[in-house]
Amino acid sequence: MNTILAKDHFMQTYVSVDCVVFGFDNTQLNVLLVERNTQLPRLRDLKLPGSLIYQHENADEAAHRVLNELTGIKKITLKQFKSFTSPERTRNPDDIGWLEFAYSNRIDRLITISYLSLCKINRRLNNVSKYQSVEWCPVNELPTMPFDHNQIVEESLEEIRRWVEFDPAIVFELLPSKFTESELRKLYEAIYRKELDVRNFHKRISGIKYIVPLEERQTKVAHRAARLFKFDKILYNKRMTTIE
Amino acid sequence: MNTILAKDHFMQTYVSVDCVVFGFDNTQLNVLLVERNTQLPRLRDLKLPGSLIYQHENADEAAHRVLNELTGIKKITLKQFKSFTSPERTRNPDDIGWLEFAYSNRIDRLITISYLSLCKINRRLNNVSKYQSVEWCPVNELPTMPFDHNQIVEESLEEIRRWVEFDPAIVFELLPSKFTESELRKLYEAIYRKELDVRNFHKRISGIKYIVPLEERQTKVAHRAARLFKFDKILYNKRMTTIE
DNA sequence: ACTATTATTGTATTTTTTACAATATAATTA
DNA sequence: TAATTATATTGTAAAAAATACAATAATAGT
Repeated sequence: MNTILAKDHFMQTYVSVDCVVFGFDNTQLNVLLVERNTQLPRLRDLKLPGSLIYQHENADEAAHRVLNELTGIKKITLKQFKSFTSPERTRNPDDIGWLEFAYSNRIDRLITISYLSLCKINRRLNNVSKYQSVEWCPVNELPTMPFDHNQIVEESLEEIRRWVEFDPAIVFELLPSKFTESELRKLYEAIYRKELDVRNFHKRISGIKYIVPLEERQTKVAHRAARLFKFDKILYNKRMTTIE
Repeated sequence: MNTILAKDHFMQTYVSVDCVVFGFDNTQLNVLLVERNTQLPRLRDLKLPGSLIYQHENADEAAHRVLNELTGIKKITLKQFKSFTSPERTRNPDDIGWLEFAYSNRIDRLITISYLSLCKINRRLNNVSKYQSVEWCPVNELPTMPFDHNQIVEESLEEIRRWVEFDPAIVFELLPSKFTESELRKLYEAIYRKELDVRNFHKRISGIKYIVPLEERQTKVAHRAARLFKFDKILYNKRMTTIE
């Protein structure tokens, strides 16, 4: 093999991580975006939170670090999703220019490893670097973003749907700790883009032990106040152990 | 951001692809391994087929290229699975030495993007480079492999099970074009490591339109010859279009 | 002809999913 | 305070899917 492959065909490349963090605003899914630092005059220049990875860290660590640096989020579950490796993804001169500005290095090729997360949308965000803002953007109203970030979000959405089918409990990461049944139902409807029958949904939910009804109810609503529920992580983890 | 991150914290790295190709020998799942070229005397030194990626290609292209170079396989469906990025994965001096031998370059850090594929086990294999052999190895009898290749296979197996749940039709890539019902059942049993009821399995299979019974039967078997079936890709693709 | 081995198939039961709409309650309004 | 508005809450019947369970059929080899 070493005889047929000349070494200069291979390449070293920079490797980044990009985080796709989803939130739910009771109507639709949102993605967490940061404003890109740039000297060029622009109205808005939003992108996924991301960064090159350091020498000493693996990609998981880099993803947590960058999310903390750019949004203040510390404790969060991030799951590796997919690598985006096309040489074409760093063809836009604006993007090349921004990379050189941000990292003080000419970067011609950059592959990125994307990470996914589900997050409560009212989570406190402290952007550490004062020049950048952080904001939620509805997935149906995303701006055109640099690199292939639009494509990354698109594929991430499909992946989220697969996750939910495989492990329905992950949706609670998108809800406040106390939520109503209709909030939960609307979340499912947003993920699947499909209306669900209220009664059948109730039947299904009420059979799930780890979705616990509380004595509390909504306040300050102009109609009958709905009961609040919580997701019980301990019951959820016990769920499988009785079968064996 | 550029002010708090010194550029020399970042790194360039080599990036490889590694292919985990599964086959089914009517009893258990197998993985396609290649013999590593090495000057050191060893009895056997098997690893996943993999290679550094070229400057001009993306990871998908690299995966197809390397599989073709090392096994002669050309047309195959490869799906990106996961990146393995730990700095620890290139800590073994033997592995570093082999990388230098194979690529004529000192490589201290190497991340790899793994690809998965399902393949008919009787597929013709032509290893292009004459010094390396290619062989199927049962997943339960894997040798200790370089880098983190054992871990990659382990995680790949779990991923395959998720695939099959999501899209049961992919299992036909592991079977010959004509197969018996019991071959199909044994494949499911191998994937799930669980016995399945013969009658219920038949009931389920006979309800699936794209699994087509043929008039042909087994030959040269010392017992009642079983009917052969085929997977009809066209019927499979039509499967969803009638609902709408 | 007999044996060994695997193929083939049905029924009753249980569980899950689906379709469908009337009543209850909190806040607001007249 | 009675009426209105908006959403919450809940049951039943039918259909579909999953499960448990074992006797008979066919072929190759002796």
